Amino acid sequence: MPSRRYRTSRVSRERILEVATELFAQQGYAGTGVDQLAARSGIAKTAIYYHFGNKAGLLAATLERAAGTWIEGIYQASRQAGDWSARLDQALAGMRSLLEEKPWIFKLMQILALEVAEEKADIREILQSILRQARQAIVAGMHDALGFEVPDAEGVARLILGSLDGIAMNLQIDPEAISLDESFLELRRITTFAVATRLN
Amino acid sequence: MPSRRYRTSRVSRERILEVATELFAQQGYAGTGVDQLAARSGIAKTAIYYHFGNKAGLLAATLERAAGTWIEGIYQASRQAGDWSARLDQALAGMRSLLEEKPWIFKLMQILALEVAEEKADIREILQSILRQARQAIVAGMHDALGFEVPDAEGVARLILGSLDGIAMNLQIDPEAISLDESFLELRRITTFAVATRLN
DNA sequence: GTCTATACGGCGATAGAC
DNA sequence: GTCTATCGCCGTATAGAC
Repeated sequence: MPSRRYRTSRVSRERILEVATELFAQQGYAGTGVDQLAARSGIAKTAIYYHFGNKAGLLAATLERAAGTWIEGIYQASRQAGDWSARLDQALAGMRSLLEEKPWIFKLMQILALEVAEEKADIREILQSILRQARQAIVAGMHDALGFEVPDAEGVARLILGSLDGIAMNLQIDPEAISLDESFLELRRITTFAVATRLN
Repeated sequence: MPSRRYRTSRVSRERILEVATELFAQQGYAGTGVDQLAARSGIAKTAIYYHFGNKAGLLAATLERAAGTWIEGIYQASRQAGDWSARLDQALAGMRSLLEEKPWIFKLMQILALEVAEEKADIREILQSILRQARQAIVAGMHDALGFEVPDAEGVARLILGSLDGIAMNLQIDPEAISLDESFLELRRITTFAVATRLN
């Protein structure tokens, strides 16, 4: 039953999401006009609203698409060879390279959280879902790396993600004053400490 | 030489800042129009641009004013009675009540950082200045509470402020899933751990 | 169901007279 | 400093074509 009609729709959606990913990353959310997105993608502005409801909905869809790939990547990183210490290093390195290579993912998520999540419940749910998946990936990674269940592993995952938020924010305000080396070294110490605390 | 003109100007500035503080806190940044600010303060819209350059400049000035008072408050909290442990509790309690009672301060700072800091150097500098003062207050508080200098006390301060960012962000996305009790308990553990690490 | 054309109200910002 | 006018863009609604 996926008629030509349906295929066309999916293609248009994809096309818009591609362009949106590129332009949001380059120019930020506020700096990218819906008119511009329409012109670049060759799709009428109103069609964008038809597909995504509003500009924030488009941003949420963009992030949902982008998040899937990197969450999987971080999980895989923790399944490489080595003992738990090496795997922790690899997982953290994955997060760091994400922060360095695609800082816009964090930035756009934070903008979405701050600007629209409060009033639009559907968008808040998308954000919650992305973060839930990220936490689950971390929890699964910890389990794989250690070979047993850590009590309140969710709490550790929350701690890691919150720290990443803080690092991303500092990077935004004062990029020169921040050493990512030190920040991630500290994050590593804190993570092991948090795990140790939970194991008593 | 502070003529009547000058005094009037200062009064107008104050008046605008008062109204902006109230409305930004209530309705958020995007939700508050410059027209509305003008109407409420009884001052012409163009005068707002005359004083603050643009809307983001007004937000920055608002935050600068608000930040001064709470930074002082947190510093004072750490100088109360008790040993270092009690003082740490008090300082953290001060930050927590700030987060609970005036969440808009964090939110607006983060919005400013994410949306405009990148392109407007003057505003980025205001943000950096606020954060620098906050770090200094924490460093001074630590020194007062412990009675000696902690190596890389700045790093500990950065850690605390970054964690607050993370907590504020989580609160924004998933207020129900977050326990401030646990979050601040963890922040307390992490803080003492970070200090202990630096003392070897 | 998918998409286009058009038009509208609103807002941030600027220009110029006073 | 204010007032008026105006610009450009943005997000949105609607009507209708395919």
